Amino acid sequence: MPELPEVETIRRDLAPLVSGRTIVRVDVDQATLPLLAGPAVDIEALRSSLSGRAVSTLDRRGKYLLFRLDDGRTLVAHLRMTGRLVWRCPADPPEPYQRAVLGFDDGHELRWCDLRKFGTWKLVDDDEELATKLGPEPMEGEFALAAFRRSLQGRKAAIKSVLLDQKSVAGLGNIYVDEALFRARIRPDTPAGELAEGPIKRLFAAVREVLEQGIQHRGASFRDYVDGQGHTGEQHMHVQVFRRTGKPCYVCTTPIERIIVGQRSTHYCPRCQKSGRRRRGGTSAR
DNA sequence: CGTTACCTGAAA
DNA sequence: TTTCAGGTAACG
Repeated sequence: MPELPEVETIRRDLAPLVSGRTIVRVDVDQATLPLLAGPAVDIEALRSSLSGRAVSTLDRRGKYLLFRLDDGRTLVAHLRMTGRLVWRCPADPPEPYQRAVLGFDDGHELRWCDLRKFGTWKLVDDDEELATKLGPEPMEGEFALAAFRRSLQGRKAAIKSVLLDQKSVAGLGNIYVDEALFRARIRPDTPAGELAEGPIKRLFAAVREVLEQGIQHRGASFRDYVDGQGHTGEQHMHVQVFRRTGKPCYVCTTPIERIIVGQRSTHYCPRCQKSGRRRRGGTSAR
């Protein structure tokens, strides 16, 4: 569920709360543990790794949250489709689908909730593995037009699929890819390698713009997403195309269409969004 | 590269 | 009853 703006909102909420605090309790639902931490990890191993550890900082890489521990290791957490992380007092009523709890030395607890149990925790010694499977951070200086252009070059796959690939850009998901392609006026099913320079430049800018807007609105709460305090975001009220099938385009009033691209539900305006291909071939004029 | 699986529920 | 869901990993 959460994409970069949602994960970043959670990170900003939780960072000041967990930084410098020590983990004093680790509870994980028995049935959830093997799915969460992998079949090889038992609760005692997890407890001995986390209990007594202080969290130095809370970072983010793509859609991953990184709890930096005082022993140099990192707890890498991914919320996948339905994960939530909320900061509570022990006396607060239990969250729906609460699967794990980290208790801190100030008496608060961080509650991990996950309806579908797709979320993951992994303890690592360094960020090497993440570095190999993730592309550039789109909100940082390392995200450069030249590298972005190169990542599209020669690829036959639909531009939407290439943007969803975390090796192209880290942190984009189904919502923000559809929104970025609308903003760049590009049809989602255009082969990535056929995009002309103009559309590539527009898309490069649009990726940052839609993510920035998502962060400003504290994430999109279409279904399960809530921030670190359990509150919904606002971005779902500001989307241009995502899940607006049949509703009028805000630019041209043409009904938004829904198609399947790379097995994913895809929303676009058939009038505003063109193929954006290089030179001839029924494109920019259409 | 596309397809399938992981899990649970809400909506059509 | 069937389909769909904001993600990824493991397949062929």
